Amino acid sequence: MTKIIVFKKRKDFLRVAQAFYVATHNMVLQAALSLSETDNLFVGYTATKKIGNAVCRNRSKRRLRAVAHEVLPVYALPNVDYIFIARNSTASCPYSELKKDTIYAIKRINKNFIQDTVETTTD
RNA sequence: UAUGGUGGUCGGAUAGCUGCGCUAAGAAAACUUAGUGAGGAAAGUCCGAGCGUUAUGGAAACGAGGUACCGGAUAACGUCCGGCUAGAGAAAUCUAAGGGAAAGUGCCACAGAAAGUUACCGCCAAGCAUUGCUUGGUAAGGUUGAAAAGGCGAGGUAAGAGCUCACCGCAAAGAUAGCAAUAUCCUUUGGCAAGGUAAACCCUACCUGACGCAAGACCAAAUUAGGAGAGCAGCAAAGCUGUUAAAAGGAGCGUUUCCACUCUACUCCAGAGGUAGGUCGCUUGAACCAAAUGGUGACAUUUGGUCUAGAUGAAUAGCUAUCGCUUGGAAUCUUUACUGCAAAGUAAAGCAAAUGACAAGAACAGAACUCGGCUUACAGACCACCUGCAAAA
RNA sequence: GGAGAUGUGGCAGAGCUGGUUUAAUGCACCUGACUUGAAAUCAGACGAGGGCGCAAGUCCUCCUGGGGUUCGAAUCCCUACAUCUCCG
Repeated sequence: MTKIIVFKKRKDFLRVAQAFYVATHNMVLQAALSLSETDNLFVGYTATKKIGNAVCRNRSKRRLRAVAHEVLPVYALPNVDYIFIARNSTASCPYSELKKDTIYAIKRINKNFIQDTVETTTD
């Protein structure tokens, strides 16, 4: 049984930011290969000061957390860490659109890891 | 009665699905069950306290900063309450950093004679001289400016002037009322003090040591090391060598001085140090609710009851449905006018009463050690009390 | 969370011991000269908004916003907003 664990250290966020990212209208997704060997999913959420005041930032993070909880068990690859970044419209857009964008972003970013693993095995 | 004013309350509700933090119980663990979980400003960080560190206490001076009508409330305050004065308003009511300018210094551009001991023009007198010049007197008149030596009338004078007088204004003293600021159809005196600026320096009175929970206390990986460490003398320094064992000294809140006191000073350790990380600090408190009593009131006292968030990449939610609220609104409906015998039709309005498909909207904003305030932001809804102008009845 | 600093034309940046006045200076922008043309150079002009005016011109407001002190505020005081820096 997989469990969602949230990143809390700045080091982890910097590591994932070095790898791939996909941007949509309502959110941005970053992902990188995981360092841990367990089955658990590692996830992080980021909302910068640019997008608004404290209420707006907290609300954005809560919505991203809700979307991730709904979407990740279905679409996420094992041994990949994901980081969700909030944009200006994350707190105000309709929930269905946010969910659609998230699914699109995950599918898109997963292609990188599939190709990556294929190349490494061929080498 | 519109409007207006003051004070206060609220800041959508219910259900379902999926989730989060903390506490308690159970469990080897995963986890399960139960309880509980954000505001009036949690905000800005503008003041005041608690609490902590600075080893400790006291005194004085200097420096720095703050407050400023009077009295009270309070742990304290720059807050609050009650009053005074001045201003705004028709009133309810609101606004005000509101001490001192005869302690001293500075500044007051341009203009103006003059911005603080000043005579340019004018007026008057005297002298010279011949229609001007010099000297003196004068603040009634003129010009400037934000600001120019109480106002007005009469007397008076060479011309004038509180020089004198009446009235008004002002200041001081007394009386009365009040704890006081202050007030007065009160009495007396002064002839009137020759501006403004203290959010310029300053004076007077009172207050404040500094830094802040990233304060601070404790545990303690990694790493480093067999040593750590003070003074004096010699050599240019590193370093080495020598010497000293108790005295002078050194340290102790912005500065200085004084008094007391403490620590250190050559001994100490088998570990030291205190980084990553963690624990505590952390929520029972000047707490909240209710009643009674005292007080005009802020508030105080007593009695009874309650336990009510503790996160740290930071929980307290995400979504859906229904209802409620606000705005717009097809249409119904109502009213009025016209046509018509009538049924009804057409047009306009929604001021009085009622329904409403559908659409849109729902503020400011998120505890971060804790309290008391202030300030600022805020869709909308409600309650209580007060005022009574214009207009209408 | 706490502590501090700064806001002036399009940009940078003086003025902050109050004294008329868009307000020094540099860059940019505009016009002219030089050049076949451009750059550089030289000379000149040059903030924005509003009112009046045919035009030339002239008047008012603006130094982050709002109040206050003062005869007078970019400057002094209060308050809000924005930007930036430091503290583990």
